[in-house]
Amino acid sequence: MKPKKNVVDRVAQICSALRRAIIERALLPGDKLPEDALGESFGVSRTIARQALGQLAGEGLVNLRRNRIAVVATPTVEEARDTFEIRIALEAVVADCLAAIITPEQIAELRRHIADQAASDPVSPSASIRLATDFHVILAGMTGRPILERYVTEVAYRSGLALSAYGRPHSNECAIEEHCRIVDALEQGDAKGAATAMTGHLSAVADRAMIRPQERVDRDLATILAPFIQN
Amino acid sequence: MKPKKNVVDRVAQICSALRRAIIERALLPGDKLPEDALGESFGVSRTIARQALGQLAGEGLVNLRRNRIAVVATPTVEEARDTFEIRIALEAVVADCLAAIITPEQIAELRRHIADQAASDPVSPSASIRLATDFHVILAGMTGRPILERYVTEVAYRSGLALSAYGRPHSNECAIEEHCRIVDALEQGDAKGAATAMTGHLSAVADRAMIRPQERVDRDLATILAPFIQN
DNA sequence: CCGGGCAAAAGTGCATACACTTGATGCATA
DNA sequence: TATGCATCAAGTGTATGCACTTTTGCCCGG
Repeated sequence: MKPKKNVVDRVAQICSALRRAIIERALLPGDKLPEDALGESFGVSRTIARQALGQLAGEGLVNLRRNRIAVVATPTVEEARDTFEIRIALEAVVADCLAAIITPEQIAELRRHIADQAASDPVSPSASIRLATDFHVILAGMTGRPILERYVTEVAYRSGLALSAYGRPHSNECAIEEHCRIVDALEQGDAKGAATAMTGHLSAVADRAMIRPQERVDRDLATILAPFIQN
Repeated sequence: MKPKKNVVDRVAQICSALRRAIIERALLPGDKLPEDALGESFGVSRTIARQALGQLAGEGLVNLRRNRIAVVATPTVEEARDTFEIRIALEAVVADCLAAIITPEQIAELRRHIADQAASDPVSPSASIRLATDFHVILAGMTGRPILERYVTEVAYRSGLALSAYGRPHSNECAIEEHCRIVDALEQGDAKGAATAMTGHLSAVADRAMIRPQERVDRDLATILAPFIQN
């Protein structure tokens, strides 16, 4: 039995690599994503790379323009704000829903996750950014609501991209402190408090951001992507 | 200048044709969508058809399984419920947001739209189903919030599919009555009332549905699709 | 009449080829 | 030196071909 991968696997793999690269800010808004370079990096043909780009475009992480090289999307400020407002609405639902059903084991898992994040290297924030995003994805997953999880995940990644475009570097301590408060409220079964903590947290993240655009450097795609390619 | 269409145009065209066919219940959950038949119907190669299917799969309207013919998705009851709950949360945001900013012209446009829907043929409900969905999409568009519009649209189509799988035939009068109440509240600038009317309406739609599965007949894809192909 | 298995048909998975578009380069000219 | 234009390289847009998988349908033994 050779575990030959199917399209959705291969495409999905490329997508998640690119998503990670984007929220970790290895790929910045405006970075070019030529199909053949992508295909070469991942060992597939343009066909597959193209499908991945199409999917990411659907998620708002990539911009496609006819006959032009695909680029990492540069959300407008309106889009960035909108993304956060939607995220707040959706994650309030998550918090509210979870307060009623979360188990002690799940609470423990969340605390462990926060601890991991607290332990992550503060000088290279990519890991802590990823873990901070994962925290929200994990929460959404714990609701057991598949569609909710999907949209929260998507909008979380979009937020990450917006922060990459407009955010200041990333404040790990705040995120950790605020994540703790969310978990505390969930542990109490306090739906209202959890929702408030969540919306407060996300508003704070949005407010901390939307400040200054980032400066750009020339960077090599293959080098950027290398650590994201699954072996 | 020949207006040669680009991928996103061609793919998008196929996608919207299929989306419409799905919410109008011309295509039912489980219906097969072979790439070549699709390509032939739309006059494109499998490559393009495949991209469209990939995109629709991302939107949850189509299921892809390796080496298998793509099919119109059959949401589980959990997914259907979840979809409606998310839709309620998002459209409550729409109502709340619109109450503050909607113009008299927009109110008039909405009333005109409702009148169109009221005038639609009651024996063949496809038009009224489409118009009912459009009503929500138009509302979302009036917020001027691009991402919100996008997600509301997507989730509205998903709801339509869920109703196709689990709903009873479709009650036009209820929808019209309830849409009117939403517009009334918006006209008053009553954000709370509009949000309540909206959530009430959507809950009612969800409740009217989720009753019985539909029986199936053998149908021919090309025939179904013909009226959806843009000339 | 009913499985069971095998071969053909139908369909997908993916790479590649080729036409077309765009952007860059360099050269000629003012 | 600056500007315009021609040419070419790089990249996308799409169809097609081939390998592989699933399904279909037929035939045969029971």
